[in-house]
Amino acid sequence: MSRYSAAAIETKWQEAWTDAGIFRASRSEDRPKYYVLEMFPYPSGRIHMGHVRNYTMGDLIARYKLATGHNVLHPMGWDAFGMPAENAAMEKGGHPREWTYSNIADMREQMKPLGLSIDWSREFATCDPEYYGQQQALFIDFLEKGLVYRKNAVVNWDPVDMTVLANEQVENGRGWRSGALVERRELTQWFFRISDFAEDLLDALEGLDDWPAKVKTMQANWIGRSRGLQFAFDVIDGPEGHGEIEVYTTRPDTLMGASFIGVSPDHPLARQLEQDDAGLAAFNAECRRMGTSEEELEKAEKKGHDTGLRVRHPFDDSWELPVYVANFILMDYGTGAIFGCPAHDQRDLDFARKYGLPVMDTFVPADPPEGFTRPEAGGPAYVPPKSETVRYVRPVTGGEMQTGDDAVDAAIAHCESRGVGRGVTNYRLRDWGLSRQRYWGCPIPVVHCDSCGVVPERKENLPITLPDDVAFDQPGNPLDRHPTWRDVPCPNCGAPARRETDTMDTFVDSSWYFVRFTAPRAVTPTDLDDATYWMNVDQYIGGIEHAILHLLYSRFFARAMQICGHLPEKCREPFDALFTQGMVTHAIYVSRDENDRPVYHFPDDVEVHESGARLGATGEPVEIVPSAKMSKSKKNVVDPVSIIERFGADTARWFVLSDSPPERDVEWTDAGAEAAHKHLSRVYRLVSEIARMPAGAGTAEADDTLLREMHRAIHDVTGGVDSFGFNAAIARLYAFTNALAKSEAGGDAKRQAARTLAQLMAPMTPHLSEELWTMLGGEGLVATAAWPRADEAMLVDESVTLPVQINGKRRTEIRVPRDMDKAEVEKSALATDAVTKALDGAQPRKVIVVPGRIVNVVI
RNA sequence: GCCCAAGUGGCGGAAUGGUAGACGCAGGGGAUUCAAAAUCCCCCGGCCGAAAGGCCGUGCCGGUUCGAGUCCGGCCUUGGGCACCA
Repeated sequence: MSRYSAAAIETKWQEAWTDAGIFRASRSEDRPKYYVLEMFPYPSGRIHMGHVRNYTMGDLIARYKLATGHNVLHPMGWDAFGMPAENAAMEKGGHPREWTYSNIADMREQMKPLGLSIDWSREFATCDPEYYGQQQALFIDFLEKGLVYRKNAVVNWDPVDMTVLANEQVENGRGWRSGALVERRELTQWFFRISDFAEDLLDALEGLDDWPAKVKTMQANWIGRSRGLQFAFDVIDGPEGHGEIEVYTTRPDTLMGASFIGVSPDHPLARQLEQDDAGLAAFNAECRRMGTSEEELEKAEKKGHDTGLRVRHPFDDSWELPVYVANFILMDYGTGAIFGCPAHDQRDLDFARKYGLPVMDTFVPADPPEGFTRPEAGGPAYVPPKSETVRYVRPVTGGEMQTGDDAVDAAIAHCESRGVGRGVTNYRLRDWGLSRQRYWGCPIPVVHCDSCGVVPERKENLPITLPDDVAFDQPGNPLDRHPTWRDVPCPNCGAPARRETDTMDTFVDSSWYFVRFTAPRAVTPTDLDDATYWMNVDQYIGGIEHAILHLLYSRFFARAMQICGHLPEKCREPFDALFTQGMVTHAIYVSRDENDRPVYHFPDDVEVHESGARLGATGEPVEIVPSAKMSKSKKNVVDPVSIIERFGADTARWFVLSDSPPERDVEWTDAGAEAAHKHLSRVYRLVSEIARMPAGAGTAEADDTLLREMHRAIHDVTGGVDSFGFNAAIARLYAFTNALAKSEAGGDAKRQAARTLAQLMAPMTPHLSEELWTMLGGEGLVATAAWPRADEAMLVDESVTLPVQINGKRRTEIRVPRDMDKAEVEKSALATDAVTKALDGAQPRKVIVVPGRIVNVVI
């Protein structure tokens, strides 16, 4: 008997699919279209298990949809701009372009053995001038529609390397290469007006029924709609132009507990005062040395500097409050100034206690719990849960009892009626800064002219391509140092002018690639007919780490492209369904060097025994650190290529689908991969035997049992695939295989069941399934065979087993006809020994019968 | 610090509010074999018990319910994101 050999069959079937052209997508009205897309990879040079998992899931969906009669689009491309290519050029020499394209070629070769059902004719990389030229055209259209503008913004500046740093390149406040303390520097940069769309981006989340709730929640919180009061404090003897300070608060009901005013170090008032106040200037300078990330800001110790200025409370002329510059106030949010109410905000309370400011409660719990200490009396800040009723002791309105949410509205109404400010809706979402001071990105297609100002390139001059002759031997953006590229005539007046040397954020590239796949060679950004036919993406699959930025930016782009006429009306939301997959993890093997620094080891170099793990070469013991995301730095990586060479693509595919729910992380283990391979070999053997069985029926009972099991398997596997329960679907296929192996059914029934097994496995193990299909005499390719349908009549049994509980604890069970009447079920449950014994002649207090499920007798 | 998740046997995990542990791995026992590999069969949460069976058990504390892994409140731990990593 021939053994299962993946090597012998996988290439053969990949060629058969290519020859049949079954993955080439073209518009057709005779079948419903289905666009399935996995988030495209960054071409690092090696595929990793996370890629295998992502593309296997997408491929499963694509193949399943093909079998269920859909016209499937399943493309692949490369998110090819970005920092690693420049880093490689700096470290190893060479050019980012060569590095990137050679990585793409390598990764394509590593991906092809997986047998993915991809239409490779649509492949492109975002660093192809054909792609980024169309992106430049989009930018010019956005500019025309006022969707993009320039303003000042801060960046991390490395004063030694004289270059802008990404947040990732800042380590503990220092530049990653130079080690110099990072400074903040203000530059004029381009911004997309995404905040103009805040309300729509928030409201439209509700319509995204097939998105994970957690992603929608994260986006909603990110957009951050809040209702609050914006009003001004009058400054006593304030400097010229600063007679008042405008603040925004979401808690106007705590206004009578205000104890200080805080302004951002970047607030115009702070900037003016620092001119004449060396202490403040030093404080502001220190604040500006902090990184630009919100995380760093929030984690930093809260500090303030008393400006000496005082403001009047809007409801009491004699009440004066001090004005502080505080390091935790963001200039980007609200008005860049707040009032602090220490009693009801822990951060404000810490600040007040640190600087000896008063603490005044505005409300207390209506029903204080035991041990409650008011903030005034030294307790922690009192922040009531939303549902809790509170009693106002210093109400804005004069009312006595109110609850949190209504109190805010009432306070706004009251303040408005007294002429103090107005209710406003604010969003946390900021405009999207897209300028990057780097080479390896899409050039921003504008020219700076001394007389005409900022002039967009003429579209006929696109693409503005990156120059080849650049060097990375010194830090900074080589475009800045490239006079023949930089110095160009003004497209408007022809006078000498300078090209913009900033390139675009790589998030721009990934915000519309999914549209480009519908017409990758179009001479305009999109082809409206193709976009109308293929969009939206029916199923998008990718990592949860993209839950906010990439997905939000893409949603913005769909709206902006629609405004510019590049997308039809229906594409306001580009992704109908979203699935976020978990990561692939692996244990980490680590030993210590003579300086007690960690040394990581590749799994291939380690032998794991029950007594512990040792290096294979030297026998040196190594520590096993619990599983974490596979990463090069920790060396806890398994190369998919070596796994495929050892076991075949189908084994790798089967394993990454089988062991964990797809949304959760999966730990790669050798044992798991071997088990997957063993199972596929068993299926191969089993089906080979069945294929040789003589035709004919077995006993009626055996045939019926097997066919019922087959229909249940069709039902469950189909349901599992539809609901992204891939691991459950695979567990079901194990059970079906076991049933098939044990069955005494005849050759006809067994062959029918085996053919169905091949079909149900085909989206997961496409090569093996083709082989089995052929063995069993199936016609054509299993990839294009119609998906089996479960016969409803075969799914239900005549009788069911019901557990019988007494007081919620299972005590016995009864076997009853499936459609038995509730009263009858109750009667038979009460007649069981366990129940009569427990009742001991008494009447049950209550009997709950859930038909087909359970009986609970309450005594 | 803030936002969002997850936590179930030795391990990965299953379970529309209804028999917790399906399916798989590891482990134990057996069959086959001259022997091994491969394969096949049985057992497999903990405690008590010869068994029948009983008690406990889904990160921790409380609550809702006839019934909670599942719902609610509060914690703990781990992971993802925090706007220039992709």
